[in-house]
Amino acid sequence: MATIYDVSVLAGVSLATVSRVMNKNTKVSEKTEKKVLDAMKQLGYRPNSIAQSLASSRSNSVGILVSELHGPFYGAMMSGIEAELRTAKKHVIIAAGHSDEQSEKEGIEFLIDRRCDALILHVEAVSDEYLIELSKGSTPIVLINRYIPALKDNCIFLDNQLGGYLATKAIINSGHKSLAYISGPMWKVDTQARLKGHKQALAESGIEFNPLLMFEGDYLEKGGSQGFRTLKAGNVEFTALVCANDETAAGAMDAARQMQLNIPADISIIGFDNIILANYIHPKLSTIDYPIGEMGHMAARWILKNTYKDRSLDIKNMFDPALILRNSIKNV
Amino acid sequence: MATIYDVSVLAGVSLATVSRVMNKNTKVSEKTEKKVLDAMKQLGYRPNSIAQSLASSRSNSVGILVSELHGPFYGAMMSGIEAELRTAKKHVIIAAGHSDEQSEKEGIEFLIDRRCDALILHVEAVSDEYLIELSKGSTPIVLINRYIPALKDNCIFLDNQLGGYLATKAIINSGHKSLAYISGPMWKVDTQARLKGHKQALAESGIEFNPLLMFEGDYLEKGGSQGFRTLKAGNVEFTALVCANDETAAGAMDAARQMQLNIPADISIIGFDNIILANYIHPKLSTIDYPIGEMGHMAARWILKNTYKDRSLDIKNMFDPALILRNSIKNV
DNA sequence: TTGTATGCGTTATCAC
DNA sequence: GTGATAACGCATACAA
Repeated sequence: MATIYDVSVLAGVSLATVSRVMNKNTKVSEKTEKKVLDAMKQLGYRPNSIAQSLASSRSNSVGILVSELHGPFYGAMMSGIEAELRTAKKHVIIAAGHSDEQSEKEGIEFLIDRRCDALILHVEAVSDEYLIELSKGSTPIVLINRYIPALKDNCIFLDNQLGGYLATKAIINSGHKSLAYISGPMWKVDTQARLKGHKQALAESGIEFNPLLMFEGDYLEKGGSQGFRTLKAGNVEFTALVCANDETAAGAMDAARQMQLNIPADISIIGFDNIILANYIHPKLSTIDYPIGEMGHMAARWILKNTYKDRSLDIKNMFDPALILRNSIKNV
Repeated sequence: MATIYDVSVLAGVSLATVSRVMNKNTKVSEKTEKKVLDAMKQLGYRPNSIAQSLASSRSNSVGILVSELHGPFYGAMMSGIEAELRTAKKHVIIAAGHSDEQSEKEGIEFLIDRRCDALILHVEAVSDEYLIELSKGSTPIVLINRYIPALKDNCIFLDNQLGGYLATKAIINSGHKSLAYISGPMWKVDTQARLKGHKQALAESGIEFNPLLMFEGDYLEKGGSQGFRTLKAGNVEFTALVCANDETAAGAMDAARQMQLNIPADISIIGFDNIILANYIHPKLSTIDYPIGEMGHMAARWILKNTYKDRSLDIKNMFDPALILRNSIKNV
């Protein structure tokens, strides 16, 4: 492979000059620039990004840590990040954290060792304190789907409470008065926020929150079906069910169907996240849109601005959820 | 950040010795090894992987090019690759090709410029010739979901024809005699192979292939629904529908439902790929399992063996599809 | 505007 | 076993 040296010889200039035409930061006369460019073309020269990194102490790579590489949610997020970064000639190194504290920490260390210029983290298991400590290091971090007051400028997050509010409000607006709720794991912050929004909407409409109509799920299909059966087995009637995410709703719908219940005739359901699945299942699931793709773009933009000094970019930290009405809610 | 030099000073040894204890390739006395290790710990030393790469001309990174970062299919594949590589301390650089020739080529160049030690490609738009030419370069490549005779050792692929055969055979075994077929885009190789398997199963059972019962879709939901309506509008009756992938099947199911048709009572359907979706929709979709996650593992193992010289690994190039029976086929 | 010289943090090839 | 020292391919401060 041709090096900058080969190019300089062929063009009859110095190493430094070649470097200059590549980086366009110092003035080079048109004539010599052309000579260099020609030599490059002739040799099929391609810069060695590794050497560039070592010399400039910039790896031009940003590390991404997600819980899982599969799953509809992370895919959309990574897609947004990659698209944004790729046009800026930066690249993406990806690791999975598996929602496990040890694994998340290892992933972060792994990325830092790789000398990423910045990190985009979608972590759930590590503590706020750990992240605050981490942010004091030399590698900038931006947090997706997490809000830590002390790090608020580094957070790109959704107003989960508003989302929970909107979902429940949509059900109430359709005339329902007795609503059940299946949450995610209560240790997760977004679970709590969504539930809070649910209660807020309830309170606003003068409906009392009934603990017997609430079930703690796992954000997975299983929690949804299990929750639905448990709630049904209780002696409290309900005509609608608010689920903390779409997978939970899918599980609940499955369980309802097994009990010969029709959706939405017998029971109305709403989800949260608006993953592709929501549009595929039958009936199509009403839900709350979580603009995770856009948020991925924004996280990348944050880095372009703060780490790569592209001052022209504007950053938005908090995103708003939006109600998506489809066919899983019945007006009563 | 502490460097190897700092460590050597603190440990009272030379640079070279420190490098030796890191790489474990030359004998170092236990005593000095301990001194070095202690110094490392004390300084919190972390090797600079960029410098290592430059000096060793090994980036310890493998590039992955997929069509899209989102989508159930690629997620499972990347997940398999990352898991395998991570344990070997290699990392993954990801780019998206968007099934577009120009974009795929750019992505490949991008990854090569990044000095990846090897590439895992899931490409659809570039030609066989391009890939054959590429394989002559200094960066090894392995192809997923593609079979090119001249490059057969570098291919990790599914026996798509067998899959098509199994799907159709399952339908026939349930007693159906008039089957319709919605394919993917005919320019794709796997589309052709799956269709070939379909025809093979038909022939084997003495059922004539009827071009009027075939529709060329797009591997997406839209092609499925559109295809179903078109087929229904024709004057040829059919009791079962074989779809070239699950998304197509989902689209067809949706269209069927809109025509008040019950599945599987009125029409039996089978898909292909076994993406998560297949298990979520109602009725649960019978399909052909595509072990893409395992294939990702295998692609990574190919690289571990051939590029990183881990001779202990065994490579399997062709994977077999498997029939997954759920609730979308009726026995007649 | 262009050239020279040094450094980036390792690995690897020599010697000792 | 261990220590100098030359690459690796480029960026950049300093001169010219």
